[in-house]
Amino acid sequence: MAASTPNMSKAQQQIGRLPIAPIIPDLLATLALHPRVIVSAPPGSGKTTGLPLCLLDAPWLAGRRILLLEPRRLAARMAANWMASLLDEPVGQTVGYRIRLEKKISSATRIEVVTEGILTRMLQDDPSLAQIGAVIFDEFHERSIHADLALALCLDMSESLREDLRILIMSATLELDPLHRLLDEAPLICGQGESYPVALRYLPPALTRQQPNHLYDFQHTVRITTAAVIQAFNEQGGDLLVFLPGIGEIKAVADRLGVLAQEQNCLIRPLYGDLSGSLQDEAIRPGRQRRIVLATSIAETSLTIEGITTVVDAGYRRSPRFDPNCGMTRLITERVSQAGAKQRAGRAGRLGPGICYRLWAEAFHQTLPPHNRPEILEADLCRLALELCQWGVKDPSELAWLDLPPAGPYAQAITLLHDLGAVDGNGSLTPHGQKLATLPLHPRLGHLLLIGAELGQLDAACDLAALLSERDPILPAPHGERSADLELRFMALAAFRQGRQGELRSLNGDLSSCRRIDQVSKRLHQLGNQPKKHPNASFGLGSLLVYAYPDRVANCRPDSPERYLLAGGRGARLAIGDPLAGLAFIVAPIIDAGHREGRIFLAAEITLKELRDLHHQLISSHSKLYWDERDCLVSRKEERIGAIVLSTTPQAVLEPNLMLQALLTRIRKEGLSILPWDRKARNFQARINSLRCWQPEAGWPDLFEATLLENLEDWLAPYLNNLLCLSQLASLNLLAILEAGLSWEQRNLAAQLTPVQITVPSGTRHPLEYTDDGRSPILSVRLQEMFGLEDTPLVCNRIPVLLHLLSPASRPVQVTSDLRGFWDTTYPLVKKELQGRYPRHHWPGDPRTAPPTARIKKKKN
DNA sequence: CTCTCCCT
Repeated sequence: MAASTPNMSKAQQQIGRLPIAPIIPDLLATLALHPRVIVSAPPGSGKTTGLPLCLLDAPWLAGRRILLLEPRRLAARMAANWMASLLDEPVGQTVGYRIRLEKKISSATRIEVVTEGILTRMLQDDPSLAQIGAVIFDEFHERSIHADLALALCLDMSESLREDLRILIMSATLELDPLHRLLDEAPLICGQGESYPVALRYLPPALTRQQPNHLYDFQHTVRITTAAVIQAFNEQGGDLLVFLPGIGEIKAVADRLGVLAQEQNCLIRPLYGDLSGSLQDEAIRPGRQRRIVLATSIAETSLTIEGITTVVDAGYRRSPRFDPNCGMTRLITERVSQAGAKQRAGRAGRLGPGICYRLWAEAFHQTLPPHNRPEILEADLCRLALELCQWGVKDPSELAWLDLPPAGPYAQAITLLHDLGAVDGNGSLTPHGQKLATLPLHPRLGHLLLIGAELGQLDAACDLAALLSERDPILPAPHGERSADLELRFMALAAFRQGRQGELRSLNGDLSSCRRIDQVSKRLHQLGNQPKKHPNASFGLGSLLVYAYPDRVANCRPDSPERYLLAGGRGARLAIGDPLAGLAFIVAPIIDAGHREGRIFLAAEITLKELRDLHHQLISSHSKLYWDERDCLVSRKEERIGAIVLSTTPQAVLEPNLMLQALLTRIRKEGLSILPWDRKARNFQARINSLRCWQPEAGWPDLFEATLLENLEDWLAPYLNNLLCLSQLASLNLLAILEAGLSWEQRNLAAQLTPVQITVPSGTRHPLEYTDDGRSPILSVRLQEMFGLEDTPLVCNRIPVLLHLLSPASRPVQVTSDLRGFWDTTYPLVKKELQGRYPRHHWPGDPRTAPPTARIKKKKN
């Protein structure tokens, strides 16, 4: 190693003792030839601190810096401190770090440890990374959305600008094949770790719970986990770490373990993210008493707990999933992955051999998903979409990904960016979008900051953006709910800033969260634009929030003070008894989408007056027509914010065109039978439709039901002017209306070709009944009236009518279209019967020449 | 019955 690096020999000795040491020569040789390399080594191998130091004197580095990416701030700071201490230097010399709000870097710095978001910003500012010779992705198996994005950008950039850039991916457990392909068959180097064996014991619950997709059962999980903890506590010595999906389960199990804790003099320590910093520290710190630490997945990767020899894994995790349909995220409870379970078990083997109790069957283990789903498949992609737009990418598939950002959430993200004015119709960033990209915030909150600054509300906007992007500074009461009211958070922040500790405590405020929010807010203040003067602008919190969350304006429902309707169309509710409940309007930026109804966690009041005065652009106003109970049209003017109706005012004057449209829509819905059809109109329709069948080329109009419904505007609408009620339809003369659709010539021709009536030999006129489908029209006539006629009468010059021949009492005798055939073959047969039944009538032997009659025969003289 | 991180 080069003499230019101070104290390298001492560092070299230390690194030589790490489990990762044997692969270092191989790694150096490989990196000299291949710019992209994958290193796989288990936790505890020393790769995070050992490898970057070994690369310092590589010739290809040519004086440039090494970037080491860490997924968490704490890990970044610790890695930098550890490497600096190996060099006997303070951090900030050869080794430095950069995380949000904190930077220890100097001109001498050669290794820069950064958190993942920082790399994205560096790339956006200098896409060639001119000062950087190597980028190392640590803990890449966690597949955070930031790491995936940063890798996609790095690969894109290195291909076009920097083929010499070394990209080193370090991973503990990962499906390496896809990564291998993504990196053009990059060489893979595997190293050993140093951890102790962990024995696995499977404690399967009842068989019915083994189905891969069974519904999650809170009480069942609490029951079996409690039992397993007691068993493990009695069977093993040392401290226990228990993995549960969430705070609810942790509290329930803690309650059930109370007796054990007293009898055995052991400590029950909950551990989850919302816990105050001091309580988290207390859970992590080993002591003289035996401990049972009840943790969420926070202990899987983020926190290491000393002294644990036994792990109990309930087998579930809770994780967020973005729903592009409602633009919100919901928490789901899902089975732990095989990789996650391995990680959890590994927590028992840090100091010596350990044991892990798994609450599922060994055979069932194979049905668990192999890995946690990458965050990019489940997260809100708004920020990622903004970065891609800034990178100049219109379609994510232009870049190379392990998992392409899913289309639904991506489209939702672009829509939101468009609504915020950050991208134009082409998907290019607007100047406003450019500014949003430079702010370390979700685009919604960046928008809030910029608008707030413009309105002279920079202070409030910074506090709001910081509050909404950091952990809630109000802690949940031990067994109670916490109010969703954002004002409480502002009160806690004010109490913190003014050093009023007692007030902060009485609000159940968390000191470390307040400190963090205050820092972030101050930083945002520097980034925000200079406030313009708006002397009269005094904004409520809610009013400011609406700029970032116009879709989360919510209106109290009449049935319950806790239930609200969101402008986006979904329902959401406050906790029972929340002081905000009952307010007519709130804005709710933090919501869990839930299943049927969402849950509101943070909200602020807004008044109708504020909505009208300051957010009139959200209010749409239009007339809407309704059918009243008498099926008459009434008009109301409606003001809305999305799904929320602000007001309805009855209107006396109806817009004729809207009335007509409403009427036509109603007729389409009900069908043509709602119109006053009579026999004449139906027969006319049938005649014209028959003509259309018989003379397809003659241009007869189409009066079939489906076509008429489709063309209501053309043939019916002119007769519907000023009609208000369905009952008024009865006054329509449908025959006249249909006839008007034919020319004078067509009408005459139709009358000639398809007569309405026909005169039979007896001299009587009988109606012809037509059908729609071109079958022969029906002529119902007494048999005797047809005497003297040889052939079937025709319509349309060639279509024989269908004769329904009747007895003198109008009973059916025969149906035929062939009168001649009837006279020849059937008449002689029926004649005998008719004579018997109707003896007073005349039944001639030769009906073709006999005179027709409708009367009974004369008495014999 | 609220997961966890992260942002010049």
